[in-house]
Amino acid sequence: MRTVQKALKLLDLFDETRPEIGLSVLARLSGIDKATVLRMLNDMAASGLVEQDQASRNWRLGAGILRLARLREAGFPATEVINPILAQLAGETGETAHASLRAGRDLGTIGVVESARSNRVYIEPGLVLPLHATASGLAYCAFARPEVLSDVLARPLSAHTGATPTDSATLAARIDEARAQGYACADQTYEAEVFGIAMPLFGADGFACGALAVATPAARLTPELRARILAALARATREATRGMGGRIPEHHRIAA
Amino acid sequence: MRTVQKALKLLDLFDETRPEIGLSVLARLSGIDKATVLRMLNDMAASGLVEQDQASRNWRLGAGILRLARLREAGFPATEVINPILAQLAGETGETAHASLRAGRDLGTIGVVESARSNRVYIEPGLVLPLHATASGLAYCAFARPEVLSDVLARPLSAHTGATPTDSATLAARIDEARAQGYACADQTYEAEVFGIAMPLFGADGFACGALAVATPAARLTPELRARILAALARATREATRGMGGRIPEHHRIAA
DNA sequence: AAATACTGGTGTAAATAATGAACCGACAGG
DNA sequence: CCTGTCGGTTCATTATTTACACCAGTATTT
Repeated sequence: MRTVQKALKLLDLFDETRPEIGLSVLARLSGIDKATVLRMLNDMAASGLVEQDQASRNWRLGAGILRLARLREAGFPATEVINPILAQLAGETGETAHASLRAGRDLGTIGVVESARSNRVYIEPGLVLPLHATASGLAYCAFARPEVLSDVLARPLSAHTGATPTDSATLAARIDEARAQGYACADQTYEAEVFGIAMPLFGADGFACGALAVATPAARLTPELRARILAALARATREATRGMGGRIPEHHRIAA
Repeated sequence: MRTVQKALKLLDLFDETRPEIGLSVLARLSGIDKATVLRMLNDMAASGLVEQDQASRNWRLGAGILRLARLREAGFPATEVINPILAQLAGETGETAHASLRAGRDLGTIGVVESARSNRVYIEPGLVLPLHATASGLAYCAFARPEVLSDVLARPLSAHTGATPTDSATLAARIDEARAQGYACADQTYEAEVFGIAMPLFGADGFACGALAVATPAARLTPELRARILAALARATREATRGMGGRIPEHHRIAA
């Protein structure tokens, strides 16, 4: 694999439960030699992508990322536009709302507003949403550029729960369904007890560039709640797409 | 140079005035061959660090950065802590306040709150502050780990204005002065007409990890305003350092 | 309208840069 | 005092990156 790709893959080893990682562990987790990992880390540290705690010698994501994020937001406001919309969406539905944008081959979470209820869905910050196992992923694939679809159908599909679609035929059917409906549902296909409903966000080219979703405890989803979520989502995605300078294509219609 | 470093350097070519860049331009600006640049871009796109506009074929910073930034903030809240402090600082002083953290060898701006006055200092989002030419840089160097100091003194010092210290002797003197005072001033050393006052932010190890600064139009800086800024800065840096889990060393005292 | 000069992107042989095993000193626990 | 692990370094081997030429498409200019 390309060296740069391998180096950047290291960044994906950090998550909420493991914000700091030592050299040896990083090497073990990535399957790359210690010496190589160290060189990569030093290279990335030169750009502030990672930094090293001087006391523990552990590595963590660096402040340079914050700088780049601000720069990206300056030219292309996304979180800024989406966060208030998420807040309203969570308020209207009473459930956890989240937004994601295409980052590489998958969707990266860029904003979450949690439900106010005590029994609510929690979404880890910076979570990567698998395209085949989440409502957001299905909604995105249904309206993304065609190569995204063929790519995901060609991939091996990991089973996250018993309900995850793992063969390309059923996945294709789910995506077709999402395209016909204008939105996607995922009944415990990623996490048990979690039901997701998602609609695509569109870029300036009229293709999907991300998704907006509402996640509820599966047991709580009544037809009434579902209808309320769909209505709120439809308005929110229109607003978010417009706010980001996107264009909603004519063929995207919400089927009741 | 290391390939990963070179690839990540490409990210620094994007700024507010140039949020999207084409392949050829990117190659020309970086001095790297087109084919190489393209491979690097594709590698970085796989992690969402950059993305390509399908219509214009231009490249821009990717949404993956937003995801990483959220992840970093989850483990090490910085902007979240600092932004309200900056807002108060700007309010109290009536001038533009900004914060920066070490990112690689230099300081990267991670937050700005502008003055409310019509004649105010503007700070470009995601700006990289040269250590030798800005108040933030001096304040940081004065209290950073010793190797930072020796490193900056060994570097060639670019002249941004006529007042920029360009030889290591005067730079060392300025830094010593900042260490003695507990804060640093920069009188039009980076931008003409801009006067900066900065204090260091400290990490958990008791060494500087960034800076908080107030920038004023040079003509407006009266002794009274300067005193007000210093008082507000002192309180703000204490608060910010504490909020980020840092430790203020005993030898940092503000000299009136 | 023809020609020129860009653009983004691809394939190749040559050369450089990445690689990984062995090694080092430091530290922690038994 | 041994043992295991840590972060980090070294260096010969090799596989990757690199740069050049080339291609096709598109503005711009003549």
